[in-house]
Amino acid sequence: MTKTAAKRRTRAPEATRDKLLRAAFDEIYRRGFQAASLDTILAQAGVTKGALYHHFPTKAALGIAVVDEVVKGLLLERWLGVLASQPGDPVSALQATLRFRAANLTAGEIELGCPLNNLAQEMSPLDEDFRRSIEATFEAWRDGFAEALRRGQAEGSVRSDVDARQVATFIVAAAEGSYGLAKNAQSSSMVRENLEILSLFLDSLRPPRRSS
Amino acid sequence: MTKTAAKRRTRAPEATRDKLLRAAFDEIYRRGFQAASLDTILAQAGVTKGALYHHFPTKAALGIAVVDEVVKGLLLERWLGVLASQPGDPVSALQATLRFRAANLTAGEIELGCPLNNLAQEMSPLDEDFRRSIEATFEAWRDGFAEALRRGQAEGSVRSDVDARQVATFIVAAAEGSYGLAKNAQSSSMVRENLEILSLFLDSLRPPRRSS
DNA sequence: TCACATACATACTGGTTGGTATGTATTCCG
DNA sequence: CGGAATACATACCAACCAGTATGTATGTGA
Repeated sequence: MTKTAAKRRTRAPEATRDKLLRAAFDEIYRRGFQAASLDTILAQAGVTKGALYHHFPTKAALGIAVVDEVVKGLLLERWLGVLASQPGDPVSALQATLRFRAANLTAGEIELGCPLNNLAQEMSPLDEDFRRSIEATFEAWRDGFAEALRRGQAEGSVRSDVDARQVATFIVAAAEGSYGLAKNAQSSSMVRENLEILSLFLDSLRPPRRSS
Repeated sequence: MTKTAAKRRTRAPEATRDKLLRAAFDEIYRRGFQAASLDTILAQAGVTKGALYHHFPTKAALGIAVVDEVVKGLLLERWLGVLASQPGDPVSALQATLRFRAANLTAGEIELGCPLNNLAQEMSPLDEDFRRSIEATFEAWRDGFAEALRRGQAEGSVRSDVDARQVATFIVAAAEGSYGLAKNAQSSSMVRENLEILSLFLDSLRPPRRSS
């Protein structure tokens, strides 16, 4: 119109999209989805509104992409990564995961909690697409735990009278609840103590004495 | 100014305040605190903005009053009410509480989760006053559980090698996590199954065989 | 090389928000 | 009984919000 463009560098749509996703994740993690400001995201990403709406049709679509392409990978790596690389019985592997999580708490985790749980609590009653996307991530998480437990049941290291999927769900719920409580209490020791008690619960999943 | 007042009924400041608190609780429960609209609250309460800002200096003050005067009582009644009226050993009393909660799930609890946890996850990193108010409620809840467990330790019905307060915190965390997961999954059976597993964990708090 | 789609950039808009300024009816107290 | 504090009611506002209209520079295939 009146003022002509000043800056135009390279044309890298994939990089622009990534910058948007990362900036959106940061802002949403800090303020929640609804309170997240697109202008703040744009400023941090260093792109303009035109770029945003070229890559994403709505703010909700951006948020869902953050869940699918940022949060999901982050969570599954954190909670299933150690599990996969750990040999031996799954109960010990799960306990190792809990220990690793407790030993590697970041400041952000204590202050801001779990990004997936934050979005779940805020958005699941408000937006069905959001809810489904979050649910898919939770299911992948629970599936990872459940599969490990079933493997243990097959090899006899996990008692067979428990429902692997239900127990997996409980572990995820206890972990999320622990991070949530600790976030409000601003206490990293609260996470550690809770994960330790959860680890004690995992011991009860081992077969009682001798089998058959 | 131009138009003079039309309606003015009785003057009941306490009732007006209560209507505001109730309407605010509903709106905040549904949309979260930040997304809660004062105009919506006003409309549902049937009062005007002048009344609101006469009773509360800011929106945040209204929200904190909702925590202190509505949510806190609701939660403590739900989770400590049965506990207090239940005689016998505290582990059984806690299990009875879990059963009662599982048997009396409301539609709102599944769709919207726990109002305290919602506010905790949304507001604790954003507003220190909010966080402190929520934390006081959580502490009262944990205190109720911890006191019951200590009583059990004193009378020998709860093993003495566990930290009552830490276990109480874990129970609250597991319960909140369960409600949170079930809210996203929109599944009441998920709450029930999780509370049942939590009940199994409570069994492990009983002393092993015979004591001293 | 040139039309055309892609990948942005800029400026603007209508709607909503929490909060305020101001006016007035009611109640209470001296 | 009268003034002052209380308890509202109404109108208004600046800030911010997601989204859009429009323009333009860049890459690409024919």
